[in-house]
Parts: sequence; C-alpha cells; structure tokens
Amino acid sequence: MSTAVSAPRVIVGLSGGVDSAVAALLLRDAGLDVQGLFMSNWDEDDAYCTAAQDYQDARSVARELGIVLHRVSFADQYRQQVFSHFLAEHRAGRTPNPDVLCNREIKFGLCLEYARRLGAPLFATGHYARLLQLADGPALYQGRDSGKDQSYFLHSVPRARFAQVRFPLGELLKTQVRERARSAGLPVHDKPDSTGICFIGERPFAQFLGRYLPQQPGPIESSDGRLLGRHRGLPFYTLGQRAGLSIGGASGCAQEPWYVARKDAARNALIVVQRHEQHRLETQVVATGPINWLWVAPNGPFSAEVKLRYRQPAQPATVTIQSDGGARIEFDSAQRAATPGQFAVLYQRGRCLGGAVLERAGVDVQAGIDRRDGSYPRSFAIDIIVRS
RNA sequence: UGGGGUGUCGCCAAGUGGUAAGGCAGCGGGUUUUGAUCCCGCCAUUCGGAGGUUCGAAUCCUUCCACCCCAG
Repeated sequence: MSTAVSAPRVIVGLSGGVDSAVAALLLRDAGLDVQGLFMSNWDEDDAYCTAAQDYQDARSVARELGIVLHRVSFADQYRQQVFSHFLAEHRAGRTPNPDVLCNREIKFGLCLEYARRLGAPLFATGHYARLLQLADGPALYQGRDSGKDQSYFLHSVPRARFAQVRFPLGELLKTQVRERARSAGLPVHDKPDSTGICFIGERPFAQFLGRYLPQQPGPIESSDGRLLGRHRGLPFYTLGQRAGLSIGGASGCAQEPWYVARKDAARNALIVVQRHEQHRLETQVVATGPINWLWVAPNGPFSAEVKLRYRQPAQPATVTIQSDGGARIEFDSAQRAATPGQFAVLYQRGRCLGGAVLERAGVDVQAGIDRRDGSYPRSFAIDIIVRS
C-alpha cells in the first residue's frame, strides 16, 4: 500500500496457504509493489477440492496485507498441458509426477507470462527453494529447511525463467514461516500443509484414476509364477507399492508384506515380491530422457547426488550424458523401485543441476530397450537383477 | 458312502484341559505439494454345527456337516 511509485511490481502466487501468504508479506515489507494472484486450475468443486475455501483464505490474506488480489483460471490449460499427460503416462503403465509439469507449464509458464501482462517484471511463490543470480544465469538451490525443500518440483522449469522469479521463503524454516504469519496476524498461520496433487487435492487415488482409466483386471503373481490374487489394471499400481494389493498370507510363504516389483504388460500381470526379496526391485543404473539443465554441464561424466523420487535423500551417483541429451546415471549403491515416469533430479552440494524423466532402469539401460509401458523383460526379475 | 486327513479372524498360522499368539490383508491416524515407502493405532467373548464329560475345553467323547487325498 505504502510502496513508492518506483518500486518494482511483483506478482505473488497466493494459494490461500500460509507459505505464499508469508512470501507476499516478506516482499511487501521489503518495499516491493506486491499484488496477489490466485489460480484455480481444477474446476471440480467437491469435498476434496478446497479451491473455494482457499480463495476465501487468499482474499483474507490479501485484505490483511493490503494488497490487490487477482484471480485467474488455467483449468483448460491444466487439463491440456498437465492432466492429459498425467493420464497418458498412467495408461502406459508409468508413474507420472504431475506437480513437476504443473510448475513448468502452469506456475512458471502461463502464470509467469500472466504476471508480465499485469505489469510485473517479477513473479514469486511460497516454494521452499533458493535462487542465486549468477554471472551465467540463475542457480536453483535447495531450501534451507531440508525437511520442506521443494527444489525437486522445480527442476523442470527452463533456467532462463528463474531470472524473473523470487522465492522469499528459501532461507526460512517452516516453523519460522508459521511464526511470522502468526505474529503478522495472518488468519492462515495454522492452516495445515496441503498435500496431494497440486490443485486437485488429496483423494482416494485409485478411485480417482478409475474415473479416467478402464479397469483391466489381471493376475498378481510372485516372482516364481505363483498366482496370488487379481489386480484391477496395471496403471493403478506403482513400483515399490505395498498398500492396496489385498494379498493375504499364502501357505509356504514368509509372513511378510508384498511389494510391486514389475509390470508384465504383455501378460497383463503384476509381479510382486516379499520383503526378504526386495533386492529384486533394486537397480543401480537408470536412463533418463533429455535433461533440463539449470547448470552448465561438463563434457565428461561427473559426480552428483540424485533423487529418484521426492522426499528421498539424494544419492551419490555418476552421471554420463548421452548423445540424445539424456543421462545414464549409475548410483554408488542400489536404489529401490526406480520407477519410469518419475523424475531423476541432480544435485551438487545443495544446488539443483537439473533433471529429467526416468525412462528405463536396470538391465533395460544396458539393453537400450525403450519400454514406454514401464514393464521389464521377464528375465529382469528372474535372472539378471538378482544380486548378492 | 471303504480307508485316511483337515476344518481357529478376509488369507496364512500358533495353541492338545485352564479360560484364543503372531504375520499378511483391511480400516483409522501420523509423515508428505506426485499413487508411495515408513511409523503408530484398531481389528475372533470365539475356535464348522449340535450334544456330552469337567470346577473349567478350541483342545476329551458322541454325532452331524463341509472339503481334501487314496483307493473304487
């Protein structure tokens, strides 16, 4: 409100949560010309979609901060550029991460552009990540709060776009953010963290997917071919998954839970293993699609820490760039349930170097097989992957 | 309808006279801006049915029922 006429304008993506509210607060207090932007990208109003309440919260925050709040819906574009891909990946038996795409296409794509149209050279969000403007361009770093770091979800954004971006929460801990919100009198200071797919919300996942994908029941088998149950369709499961298999005890088998190890698309069979044989779903090498670089990569192989899934500690590995722009990543130690469709994100001492979608794992990398369906040859589980 | 075997929570499975282990699954919760993984909690007044013996039985007896195997 009290900003000088010359202060640069910044559009803050206000979600109605505490993080974006504090991001706006910090920028306002820094003297910037802050305006809020609320996006509703999923046009479904039900018990799981909290958009209506979130908008009210965003309004409250904007009122409290004394800033303008814009509202826009990218629902059509979200369906076109994020959700359709999400479904296509599932149909192929892979496990997509829609939120990575959402950041690239919507938040740091359309939304960034929209901010420009609103006269703002800068766009900010409440992500827990840090940006440094280096001589050769922006550098993305993990948020200081290692428990909340969200750089994984940002790795796919084209590097140049980060020049316009600010992450005011990068140096803060979540507890500090909540405290800041509370002392500033923001009504959302104790609002629970959001979970689930961005904009869609947390819902019974298999049920949700079932609205878009057909049921294609088939057998659930152990690695030695024993029939253990029925699955509802390969797309409804992800590698490493335990829950939802409904496999009870079987005579002669260990008293352990079962995990999805492999999808046999040709036979429409889901192959599962027990805890003591989880080495069957471990791989040491993976191959990715073209990398989105947030860093100038060296010519030869280099060392990095790599995450194959959000909320897993980055693992030391050696990365070799292939002629097609993808990477071959060899880990120092075997990784559990490397899943096609998920993203491999590279780090070096807290800096996010970039990342790419995981295409193949294990022997498929050596064989150079491109299995878009996420399945593995039968020998994958039976012979080759067995390690001591 | 001769012989043998088995019937304990949705599944696997302890318990052979002292008043129902455990695991898996499932459900609920925690963690979490991706489906998970992980962690915590809840889950058989009842042991195929009916009688009987006993202070007391899932465990002993009788009988019926179901299923499995071998012979037919």
